[in-house]
Formats: sequence, C-alpha cells, structure tokens
Amino acid sequence: MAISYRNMQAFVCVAESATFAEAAEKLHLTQPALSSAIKKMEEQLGGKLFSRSTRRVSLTPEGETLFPTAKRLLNDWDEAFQDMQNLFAMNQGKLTIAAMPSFAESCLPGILKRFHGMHPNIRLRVLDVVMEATITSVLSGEAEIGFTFEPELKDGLIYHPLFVDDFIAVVYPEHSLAQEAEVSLQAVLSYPFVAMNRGSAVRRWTEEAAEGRGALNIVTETGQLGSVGQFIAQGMGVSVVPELCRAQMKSKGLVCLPLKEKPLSKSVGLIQHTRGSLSVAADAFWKHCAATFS
Amino acid sequence: MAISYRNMQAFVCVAESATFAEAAEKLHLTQPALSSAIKKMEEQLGGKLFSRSTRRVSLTPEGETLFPTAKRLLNDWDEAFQDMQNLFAMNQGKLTIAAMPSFAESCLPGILKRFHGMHPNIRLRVLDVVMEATITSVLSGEAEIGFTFEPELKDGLIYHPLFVDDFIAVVYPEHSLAQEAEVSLQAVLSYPFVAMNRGSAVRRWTEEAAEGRGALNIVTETGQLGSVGQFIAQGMGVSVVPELCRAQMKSKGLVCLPLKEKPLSKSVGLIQHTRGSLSVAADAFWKHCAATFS
DNA sequence: CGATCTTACGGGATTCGTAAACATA
DNA sequence: TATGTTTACGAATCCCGTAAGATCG
Repeated sequence: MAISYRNMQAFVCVAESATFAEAAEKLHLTQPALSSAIKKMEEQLGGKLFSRSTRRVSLTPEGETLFPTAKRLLNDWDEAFQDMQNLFAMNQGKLTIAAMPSFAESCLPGILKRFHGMHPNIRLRVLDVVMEATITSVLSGEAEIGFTFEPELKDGLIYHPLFVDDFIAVVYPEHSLAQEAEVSLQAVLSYPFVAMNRGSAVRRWTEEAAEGRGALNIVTETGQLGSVGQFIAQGMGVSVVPELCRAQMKSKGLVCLPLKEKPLSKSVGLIQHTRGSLSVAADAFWKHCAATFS
Repeated sequence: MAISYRNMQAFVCVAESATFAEAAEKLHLTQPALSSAIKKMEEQLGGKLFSRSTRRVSLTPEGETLFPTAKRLLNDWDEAFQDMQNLFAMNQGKLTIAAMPSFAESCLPGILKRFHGMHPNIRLRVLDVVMEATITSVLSGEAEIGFTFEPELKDGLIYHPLFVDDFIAVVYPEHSLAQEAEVSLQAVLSYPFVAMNRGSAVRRWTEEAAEGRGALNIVTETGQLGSVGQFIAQGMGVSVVPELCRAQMKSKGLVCLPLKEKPLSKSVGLIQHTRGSLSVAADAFWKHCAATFS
C-alpha cells in the first residue's frame, strides 16, 4: 500500500512538463497510463496534486510542497542505487589489508601495484602491524584480508597458504660464517644471538627449533626485524629470520645464508574471517594473490 | 527498471532479522516471495547483498554499506508520504490570508477563531495591509485569499461577494449632527472633512459620491482609517467611512450615523488568483467564509 | 535428518495500451 | 473545433503463494 518509486517519478515528470502528454512521452508511457498513475497517487495521498485545466496542468499548493521533496527523494534513491552498482562493479570502494611487517615490506608493494592497476578506483589501506595484530584486525573486521604466517589458532579464520618461507641465517660480512654457502642452525646458535622479543612468533619458533641444538646466547632483544638487522650490522651478533626479510637484510649490507636441512619452514598465506563474506574487492584481491603465488 | 520501495523495505527487514523466514513474517510475505524479491534486487544492483548459509543470513560488506542508506531512504520516503497525507487532511499546513485593515480589525478575528477551532493544526498568517496591497499579495501568491472591497480590475482574480458595506458618517459627540438618526451625504460634506490620502479607494469613492453634492472641504488627510478617527475625535472635522469601521470609531467615542439613500454601497468579499487552485486549507477557509455570510 | 533457502509454476493483482467519451479554450 | 484529459476494457506484466528441490549443519 506504499507509494511506488515509479509514481513519484511520474509526479516529478508531470510537474516539470506543461501537459500530461508531454510528460508521458518522456516517461515512455501513454497518456492514459500516466493519468491513472497520478490519479492513484492522489488517492493514496488523499488529495489533488495537480490542478487540471484541459489546456494546461499546474501544481496545486500541496503538489508545490511535495515537488522539491519528491525530487530530492528520487535523487537520493538513484544515487544510492548507482553507488551500489559501482561498488559491485569495483568502480568505487575501499579495501583494508593487514600484513605483518616482513610481508608488507617485501611482497606486498608489488601485489598492491598490480591490483591497483587492475582496479584503480578501489582505495587501498594497509595495516602494517605485527603478526598477532594482523590476525586480530582480521578477526575484528577492521581488515578484510591479512597476510601472516599460518596461525596456530584458526578459530574464526580461514587460512589459505601461498608459499613456504625457509628461515635464513643473517650475519655481518666480517663474520666467520659469512663465506659459507649454507650453515647449520647449530652453528649459528653458537654465536651471540640477536633475538626478537618474547611473545613474537619468530622468537618462539626459533627457540623451538633450537631445542637440543644448544641454548640461545642472546645479547639483544628487540621488537622489530628491522632492528634485528641493525644490531647485526653493528656486529653485536647473528640471527635467524624469515626469508621474506632477505632483501631488507641485504640492503643493510648483511649476509644471508640458507640453513642446512631447513629446520624452520613456515607457511605464509592469506587469512579472512569465517563469519560473513568478503567484499567483491576483497574477493578479487584474494583471487589475485592466489593466482600470483600458484 | 528502477528498484522498488517494497524491495528496499524487504532488504532492510531481512538485514534486521536473523533469517528470511522471520523477515517474511514481519513483511506478511512467504519465504519464497521474499527470497525472489532479494534475488531480483541483487540482480539489479549487480552483486550479493546477503551471505546465505542455510543456518543464518548475514550482510555482505556491500550490504553493510547499503543498510544505513536504505533505512534513511525509507524513513525519508515515509515521512514525505505522511506529511502529504497530513497536509491533505489538514492536520498540518499553513494558510496566508491578506485583509484590508478595516476588515482585519472587525470581522476577521471572529472568523479566524472559528476556523482555528475547526482546524487547530493549520498555522494562520494574516497580512494586514491596505486594499491595494491585499490585491497585490493575492496576485503574487504571497497570500492565497484576500478580503477587500470588490476590485475594479479583476484580471487574474476571482471575486466572491460576502456582504454589502453601506458607508457611514462619523462625527464627534459635540457635533451638531450627532443627535440625528441619519444624515444626508450633502449635510456631512458641508462640514470640515477628514479624508483619506489620495490614491486610497475610500477617498476616490467619497469624491465620486460627492460629485454634484458640493465640494469637499478637507482639513486633514491621512493614510489610515484609524487616524481619521483620531482626527475626528480631536474635533478637527467629520468623515465618511466604511461601516466595517463602526466598532473602531465607537471605541474612540465617536458617533456613527447612517447615510440617507445609501449613496456609498460597496461590496466586500473574498479574492483568490485564477491561475492554479487553492490549497485544501484555503478552500476550507473559503467555504467557511461563504457559509458564515450566506 | 532437520532447518532453511532456492527453484518451478500457477493464480491474482497491478499496470499498461487502445479506443472512445469528455471537457475546455 | 481542436487540444488534451479521463474513462472503459482487454492484454501483458509483475508479484505472490504453493509445492517440490537443494544445501548446509
């Protein structure tokens, strides 16, 4: 029993025309159809909207008050409609991506550049936070997609592996291991060690891998892998970091060495939350990543 | 091909419900009907609005962005609809009435009081201006209805007579005519005369009536009938004014006398503009006046 | 297997178009 | 009389309801 969009459109069109016939043509309707549409609308509202003299049609005072409102309503309606179409067509919209720093500094820029080339009207936002915060922001919905190592607890998460990261040893150029082609984890651990803070996944995994291969001789702890590199460059020690950091470490003049027998292999991939679904933009991004690393 | 009000309503209702079935019940629809309505809407917009798992339905990110907009659109729509219904039912609205001062001071208050009693939600506005301005404001549309003497030029005006005003003589109590039951116009004109300014209808009509009955001996001219009364009260002269002013003159302690043979009879009535039509409130007011003076 | 959504299809209401009647300058 | 609106009525369309099918937990 509610008034329809089409009737409101008819009203505005007649109000902007001199005659019913003229308005009917604009609306691709016949005169009688338009006439009855207006008639129905008037019945619903409880009074006349137009004052009809056979020569010319004009708005009643009530129609006059409805007119600007009607135009605004139609405008808002169409605008909302088009916004949604654009959103689905990825002609507009925004996408928030969380990524752990090692990924954000290495792979992400290239991926984002290609994605932006494909969908230039999608505004991209990156949350460059530690692995735990990456997971948290995806769970909370702040980010739709996250890049992390495979989480231990996948409650409420979907994890999609992209590739495997084999951790590498990092030493300063003057170090005695620097000339080796590859080194054993045990050998690395025998030197003073620059570690991540307790609580970080890299630290925990390093300690797990070190079990039975000798105790860590930690000289410094820090919160970011970038800082780890800085301490190594100062000659304070050596470390074991994700391969993702290779370029970052090399740029600091450090030497990266593969570990014998790959004792630290961790899957790197995408996460999304299970409840709800991805936006079309996020879905496209997801597929883009999956294709890139396939 | 535009999206319908009903579909938008369906979308909001589903978004606010846990399942399609629940929403369908609220909308007094069956589940399949609602399902197809949402499906159609999704096709029109070009993407999914809901993420359906057979257990629970939830909004997609795109649906999430549409939701607040949709609620607002429906709200605005309903509000406009109800405003119009109220306007036609005279539960709201405003009415502007122009009236020449003599009428505004005499009859109008009583008329407005009764009309307001009948339609208490119509805001009334009175333009208390001279006769010429009354006509102008009706022609311009500033006022919908006006009270004046019958206009000479009725171009673009509809005039509806209400009653006939027989002008009266006004003298101060000590005047020699004050004791008469009625006086001739000629007798009045033989005394010093307080007149309206040139350009006013009362002045012109008085001069027309005075033709051949002796020249006006004008001692003072003023722009308002109220001032005319004040000058008479000061003993400066006598005058001839519309009967509408009787109460006003009496309240100043003046004596009002009918004129022999009614040489100045003027019709008082309502005017509206010809183009367009009256609002329901104005129409009701018009009918109310016609009935009151019938 | 139960709960829920989707598809298929028939009936009913709404809307549209054609033709004729009507109203006004 | 000419122009433009309304009424009448048949046809197409859209929307809804019932019943059966599909899907997920």
